[in-house]
Amino acid sequence: MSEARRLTSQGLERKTQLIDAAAELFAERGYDETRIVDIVERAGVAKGLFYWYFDTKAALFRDLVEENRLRLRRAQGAAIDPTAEPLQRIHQGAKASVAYMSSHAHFFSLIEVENIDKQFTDVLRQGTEVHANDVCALVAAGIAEGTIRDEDPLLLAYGVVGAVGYYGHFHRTGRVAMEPDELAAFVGRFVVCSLAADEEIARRVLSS
Amino acid sequence: MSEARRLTSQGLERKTQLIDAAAELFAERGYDETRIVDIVERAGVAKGLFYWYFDTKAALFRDLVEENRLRLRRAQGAAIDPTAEPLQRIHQGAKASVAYMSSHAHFFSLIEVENIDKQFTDVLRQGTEVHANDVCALVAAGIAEGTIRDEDPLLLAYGVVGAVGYYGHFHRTGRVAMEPDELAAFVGRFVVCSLAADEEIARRVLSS
Amino acid sequence: MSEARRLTSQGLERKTQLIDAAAELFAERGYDETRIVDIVERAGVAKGLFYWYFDTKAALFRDLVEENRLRLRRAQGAAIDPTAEPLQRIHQGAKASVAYMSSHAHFFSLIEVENIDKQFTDVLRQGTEVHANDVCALVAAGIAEGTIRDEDPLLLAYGVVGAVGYYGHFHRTGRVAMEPDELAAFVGRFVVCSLAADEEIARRVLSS
Amino acid sequence: MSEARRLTSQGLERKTQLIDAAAELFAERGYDETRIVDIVERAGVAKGLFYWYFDTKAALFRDLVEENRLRLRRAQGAAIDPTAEPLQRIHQGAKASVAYMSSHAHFFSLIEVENIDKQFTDVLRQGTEVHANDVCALVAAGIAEGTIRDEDPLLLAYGVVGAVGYYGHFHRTGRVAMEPDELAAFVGRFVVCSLAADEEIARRVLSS
DNA sequence: AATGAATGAGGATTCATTCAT
DNA sequence: AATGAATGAATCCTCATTCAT
Repeated sequence: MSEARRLTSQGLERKTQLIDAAAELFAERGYDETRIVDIVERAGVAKGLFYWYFDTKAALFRDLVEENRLRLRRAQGAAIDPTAEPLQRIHQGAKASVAYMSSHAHFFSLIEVENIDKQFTDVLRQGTEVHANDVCALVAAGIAEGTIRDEDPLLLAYGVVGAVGYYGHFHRTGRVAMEPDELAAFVGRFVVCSLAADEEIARRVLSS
Repeated sequence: MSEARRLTSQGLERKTQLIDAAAELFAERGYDETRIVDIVERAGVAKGLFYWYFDTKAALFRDLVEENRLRLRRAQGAAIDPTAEPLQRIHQGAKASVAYMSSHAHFFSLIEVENIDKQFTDVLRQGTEVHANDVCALVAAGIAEGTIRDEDPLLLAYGVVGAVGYYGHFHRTGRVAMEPDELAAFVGRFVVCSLAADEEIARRVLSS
Repeated sequence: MSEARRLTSQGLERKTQLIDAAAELFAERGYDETRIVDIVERAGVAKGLFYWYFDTKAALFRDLVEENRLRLRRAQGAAIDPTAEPLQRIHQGAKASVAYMSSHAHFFSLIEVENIDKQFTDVLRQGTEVHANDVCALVAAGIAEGTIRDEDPLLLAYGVVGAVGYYGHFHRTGRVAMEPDELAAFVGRFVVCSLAADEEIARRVLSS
Repeated sequence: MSEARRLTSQGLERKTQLIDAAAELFAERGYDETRIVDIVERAGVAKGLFYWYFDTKAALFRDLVEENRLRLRRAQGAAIDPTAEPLQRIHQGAKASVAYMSSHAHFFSLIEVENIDKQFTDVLRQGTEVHANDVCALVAAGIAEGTIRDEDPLLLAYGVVGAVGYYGHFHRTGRVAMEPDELAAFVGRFVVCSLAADEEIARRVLSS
């Protein structure tokens, strides 16, 4: 499927089937440990069909990553109140991120690892960058109005992105056993405390 | 080399040569992308010799991991003042960790990825666990004496471990361009702020 | 299309489209390197359609070969003056062959390779055989009347067929850069010189 | 075997074994129809070993071609009397070539086809070019001294190369059933007749 | 200790051909 | 007639590991 192929509705369904099967398997055993045969077997189709829909295994993986990135960002956007103050919005975004990641654990357990394979460094980092930049803008605004500690905004932004990421990871790997909502709330608090310029502000944001 | 082998001094040198070559390559291209041939080639010896010194590629990797874990922990221990208060000690440990990781970047770029391969989950997680438990004890003590926010101590400990790890990662991957010391100081502040029960305490710890 | 199919005029057009596309591609990249997909793509139709018009890729190739053989032979026949003496007719035939091959280079670049594939040895050789036999009869006649050197007639005939083929090849592959007509004339001379019983005869035939 | 590998005598033997097996198979069924498995099977070694000695199947083929080219040229050189006149030397070379090709039929049946595969066009043509240039120089000399017909020397040279090649081909494919020596003599005569400036010269060269 | 050689179980990908609609 | 989808056999190549010297 080098060039964009026109797919019939049946074809689209099949493609989705394959993507889903692959996503599951990647999550279960990792990218390298998943063979094309495994994917098509799970999807219940012949090996050759894989190549009707995808150029290579790597291409499918990239598809998968980009698709999910988009969804995460949408989820974040939807959770943020554009009229709220910066720290508040970061808080909302962090909670939404954790929640989303928890409910798509199978995917993020795969993605979280930026270094999974050198050949994917680009796609994988890109997602982190976008997220960090989004947060960075808010951090800068917060610093400007005095609600966020006066440090390098990008540096703080990475702290947020990192916290969301690693708490997600510890949760997925069963080392932090709690409900997604509870975890999301905790991470929200964690993030706010690490950024807030003073107790007052932190308390205000967290109690709103 | 199934059983522990007594090595002559020359033999030990050879072994070290191989370990070093492997460490470099693993860091450069990752575990999977590093072939045994690459390792022996870089070490300048014949392929067969690898198996005189190591059982398998995986065994070498485990060796490498454990060895470095130990060193990191030693560096942390050395940096911590046993008479200081808990939050202070966490602060010292975090700074030392970041500093150590920065100066051993090539190794940690490999290690940071807990999911690099299912077969290594155990060794890789173990290091995190040890670190988290160390921190957890301090957090619990801090909570008990009121200097650390009253949350699940293990959860907070993971926050510290995560921050140290992620900032190390962002630094290694060139997205946070600053001197190791500077970064270490920043992460120290980040960690303290996210844990401190109130501003007062944070300020005190950071100014000491 | 196992059995001969009655084709509507539109169908015939489609079929021709496919044949043409195939001929081009075979010439450009060779038989093996041409995929069915390439053919239908160039013809602008769907893959499945190929098999409505042809049984297999090999069948199309055979069709193509036989069709063009026939045309070459017709061209040769048309160029030969039946009343002329044998060597003269060989001369005319050789010139016509070279000229025809030059103007159908794309096709002959494919055909010339008798060993292109074991499965086609039969069709491919057959053309050579027919040509060789045609020439052989003339050579025999020439020998009988003393205008052609007294050697095994078939052997000499192969010399003619070979020369025509090889010069065509060198011309197609750009190593003999000259106009088709000029080349044809040269090959005509070459052939006559290699067959003629003596200078006298050669001069006579070539000056006629 | 990307870089030149140091081979033990045993290794060299193995490599030769593989080359020989490949040469046989290529000749029997052609390049494409010969699988790596077939080669190693015939050599009686494991599949992986092939790649210890060769980078790819194509690389082995190129090796094979170049090696044999060299040998053919050596055989030609050895047969030519450097003090003889040009046409005489062409005559000697042509006979030697046909003889050599006959006794290495298995190889030349493979090689003769310049277009066997687009990827080999370069190596394959190169051999023809070298041969053609060798002959061309002699033809030019012959023209200069008036013993060879006054035509484009390169064009005539291709005629010689072509004749040697296609008579070899017809012989290999069983369409010209005669002893190699006999064939060589015939082709020698054919070539001389097609080049000689006049009967006199042809007769002189052929009777010497 | 050290080397070059040998093994063989994979795994990705290609492509002619067939099928359902 | 025409299309997109589906099949699966076939083949190259990789690489950890083992072996004989």
